[in-house]
Amino acid sequence: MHSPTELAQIFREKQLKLTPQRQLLFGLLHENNAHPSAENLFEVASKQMPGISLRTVYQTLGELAEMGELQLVDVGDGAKRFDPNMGEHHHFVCESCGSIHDVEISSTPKIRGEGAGYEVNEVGVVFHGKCTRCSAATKRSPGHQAKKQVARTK
Amino acid sequence: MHSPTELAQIFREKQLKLTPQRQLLFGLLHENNAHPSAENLFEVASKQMPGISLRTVYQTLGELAEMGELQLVDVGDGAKRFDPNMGEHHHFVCESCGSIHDVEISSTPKIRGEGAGYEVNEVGVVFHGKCTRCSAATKRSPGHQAKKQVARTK
DNA sequence: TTGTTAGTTAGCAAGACTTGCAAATTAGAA
DNA sequence: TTCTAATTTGCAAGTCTTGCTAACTAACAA
Ligand SMILES: [Mn+2]
Ligand SMILES: [Mn+2]
Ligand SMILES: [Zn+2]
Ligand SMILES: [Zn+2]
Repeated sequence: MHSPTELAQIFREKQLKLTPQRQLLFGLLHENNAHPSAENLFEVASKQMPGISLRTVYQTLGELAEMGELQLVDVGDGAKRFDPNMGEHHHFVCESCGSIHDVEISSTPKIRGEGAGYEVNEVGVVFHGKCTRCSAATKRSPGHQAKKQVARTK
Repeated sequence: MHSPTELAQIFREKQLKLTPQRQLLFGLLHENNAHPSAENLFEVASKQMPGISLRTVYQTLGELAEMGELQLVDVGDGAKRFDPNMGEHHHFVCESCGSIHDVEISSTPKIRGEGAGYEVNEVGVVFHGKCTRCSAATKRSPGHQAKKQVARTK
């Protein structure tokens, strides 16, 4: 999506230094479409850069969001999710395994009735249900519950 | 919505004692359509029942939710909201004043494309924007920002 | 290359919301 | 009135996130 040179450009324009931490996180995020939490990214980042701080992950992701390089997604599970997909889309959350998937809907829902005059700037749609894999697993063995993914493993 | 007798019935059926705390909270919630947080309700309840515990508010609201007497709403502002309106509806959040309004949309959004096969159990739609009052105020005095409502006043 | 400095990172404390726990209290039945 | 299981409280603790600041460093100029 962005070449190393472009990346440098992007940061320079905003008077942001091109630090190793930023480069790493920027890269990790853009190759991750699983809607990771800060903690998730911290774990991955730590492998390539032992010692990186969770605080820096929050800091950097916050900046990238302000720069319009990523979206914050809230699917109601406690932790904010970071999404490099800036296109207009919505989310499906599997209630069995917790996985989060991009989905498109036929058209952005419109408010009807009294509230129709509200000035709408953003529409968030979150579907909850079972992903294909879990749905199939449930039919196969109804009692079974797939282990749920959680943001923090500790 | 519920007469005192019905209320007693509802609780008895579930082997729940009809305590003063439960009666109060049940009543306060059903006359409150502002989507209060636990803290909000705690403040109101405290006036009529000084000494009531915030813990009890959480406890009771959780039970009522399990009983299907109210919905939990997450509009992404940190605190869970409690909603006595069990009808199918969605929410509009004013980004200026924080007020939350019920809205109806033309039809429940449907997933399109690859994800169309997901087993959907719940659809949450949250609109963010400016409520009628704030929208008008902004046009009147563009620089002005209405003071935002917050859950916790402390 | 070296010096300078504004911007950045790391670490830790603390804030916000919520839940776990156990002792004290009480509704409801006998 | 007595008894007991359910409930309420108060407080500690858990989870996610942000505030603060000392130590560090990328970027620029000399
Ligand atoms: Mn997405
Ligand atoms: Mn509502
Ligand atoms: Zn799943
Ligand atoms: Zn408003």
